[in-house]
Amino acid sequence: MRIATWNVNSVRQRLGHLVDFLKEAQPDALCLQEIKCIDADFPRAEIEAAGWQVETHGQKTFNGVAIISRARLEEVRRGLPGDEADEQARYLEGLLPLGTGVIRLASIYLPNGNPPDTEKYPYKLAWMKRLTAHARLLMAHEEPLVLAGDYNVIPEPRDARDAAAWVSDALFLPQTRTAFRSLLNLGLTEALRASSDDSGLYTFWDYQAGAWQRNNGIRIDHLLLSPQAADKLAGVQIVKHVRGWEKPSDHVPVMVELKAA
DNA sequence: ATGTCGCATTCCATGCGA
Repeated sequence: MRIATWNVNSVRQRLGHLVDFLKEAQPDALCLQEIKCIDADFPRAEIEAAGWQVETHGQKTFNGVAIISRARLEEVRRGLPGDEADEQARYLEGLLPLGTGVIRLASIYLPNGNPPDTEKYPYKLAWMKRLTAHARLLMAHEEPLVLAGDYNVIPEPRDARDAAAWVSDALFLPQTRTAFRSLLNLGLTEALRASSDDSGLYTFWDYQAGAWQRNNGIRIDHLLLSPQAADKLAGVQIVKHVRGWEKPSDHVPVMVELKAA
């Protein structure tokens, strides 16, 4: 089974690329972030025509997440628990069939948090705390679980081409990295780091300042696996060439292969 | 070299978020 995540930076602007990626990569499930539209405006018919099903948790203008899957998603949860007043659409979860069992999958768009001296940064940290609390409950099920998305976290210096440029940024501040480790310390495995210790592996290149041409990237899109999912991990890839397409998202897809058995 | 996008409204120019 192939599971991918991709921040598309507007699903309506990226529909052509999205269909091309689905046909090329043939994922069983694809978590999307920053769809930037309400549910009714999601280009559902085009995705269904290509042979996939769609669940959305959208919002006007900003944020918005979705899960595209071959099989119908069950037990769908929209929104991250822990704050009824939070209206930002950043979390969508559901259950997928996997061989004779199931796999629980979440599409996550973690808050950016910049600038750090505003209310945006405490919101990010609080959101990470809520995510960790919810992940702890999910881990107790002792089932295959994949938490996939744009975490807006650069875990380590090797995950940035120029780490020094990020030291005061919400994506790389010590509190951010500590909160991300707390999540991992529940017993989650970061899929890419289970497969490679290499530096120079990025998932995002800014539109500005020729970042792509200079390979000035960062790695902020992650797939976190429960032990039962990590047992099945057969491969992981960053689908980098997508960043070279015309009018691309600033993020590229990341995809894992899980053994069915 | 903060050099780009996408969205929405104040609507063909500007502010916001990233």
